Amino acid sequence: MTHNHIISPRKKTCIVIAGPTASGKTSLAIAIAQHFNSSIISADSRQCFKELNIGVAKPSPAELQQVKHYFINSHSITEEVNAAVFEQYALNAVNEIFAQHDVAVMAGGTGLYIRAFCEGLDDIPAIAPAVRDAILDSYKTNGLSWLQETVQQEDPGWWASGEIHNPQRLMRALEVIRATGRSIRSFQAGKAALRDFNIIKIGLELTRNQLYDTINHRVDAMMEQGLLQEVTSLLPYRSLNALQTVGYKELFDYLDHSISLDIATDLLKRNTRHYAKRQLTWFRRDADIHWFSPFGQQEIVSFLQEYGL
RNA sequence: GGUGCGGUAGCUCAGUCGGUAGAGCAAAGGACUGAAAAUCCUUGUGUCGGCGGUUCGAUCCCGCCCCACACCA
Repeated sequence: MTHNHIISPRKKTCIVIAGPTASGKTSLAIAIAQHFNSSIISADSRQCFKELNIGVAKPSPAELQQVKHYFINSHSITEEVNAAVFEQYALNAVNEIFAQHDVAVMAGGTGLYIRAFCEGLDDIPAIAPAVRDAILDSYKTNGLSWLQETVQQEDPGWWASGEIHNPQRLMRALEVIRATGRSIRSFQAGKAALRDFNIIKIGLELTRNQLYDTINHRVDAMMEQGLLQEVTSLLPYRSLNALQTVGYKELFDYLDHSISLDIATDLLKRNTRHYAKRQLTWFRRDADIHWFSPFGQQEIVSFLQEYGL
């Protein structure tokens, strides 16, 4: 799964900054990008949407002006964005950066996107939207047991080893076999793609208490900045995938009057903590990541110097 | 002051016709290949308010005390 990137001074280098939400990725990325006079590719599945601002903790307009950011405000919530779209986008972006610079910076908390960029996704044909929509419809009307029975019947191989309680995985397995006639398993090579540039991964980690404190304060700040107004204006789009997002879901529930604003805010904090925990679980497994405290910027600088950067 | 209802896991509570107890949430750990800020999996010992009594045995019954809430004065 993971593989060693041999650092060669002749090659271009992408510095990848990973870590949970609210760990300080944005400011570190800007500092590093400015040092190398380069640009940043965001690896964040929600900050790419121009309609989402406060709730996704997007870099401020001032920050965006300091350094060019790719994949920020680059898409609309009505577009389909996924890991494959990101892989393509990000590869184009690094090449654009490398045309003028030796170093590029990537920063973000979406582990799957970072993996797609560093190691590539398996080559699975694009699925016609109609296939997916039909499956989604049937699942919504017939429920999980229908999904499970159908997958068991149509892709028994996947069923034997897949996450059979996970509707998203079940639907993906089903759409692939229906659209291609082959099990998704047969596409999964498990081999990392080779990139023609170096990758150095840096992870930012705080103690759990520090992280949770920072998250709680950040949510309060978002509310003060007018998150509720932002969410209210997005109400008509709430069913879009891009709006299945911490910070938006909870306030949609408040706007439905199903919960109070205080409870919605507490849920927002709690769900953000859950999210950060999942990010840590993902990144901890990546042996290529070199971990630092976000307060130890000097250590990161010397670390990068060891690579001759 | 009197009456009533409670005091069980960090929180909300269930339960034991007396054999030392269990759910949800929180928390922790994990998974993850075109929805990934999504989705899914695993993990539950706590003086069962305190002190005494009855009993082979009490968190459960009895007595007293403490605390919370409600109502009556």
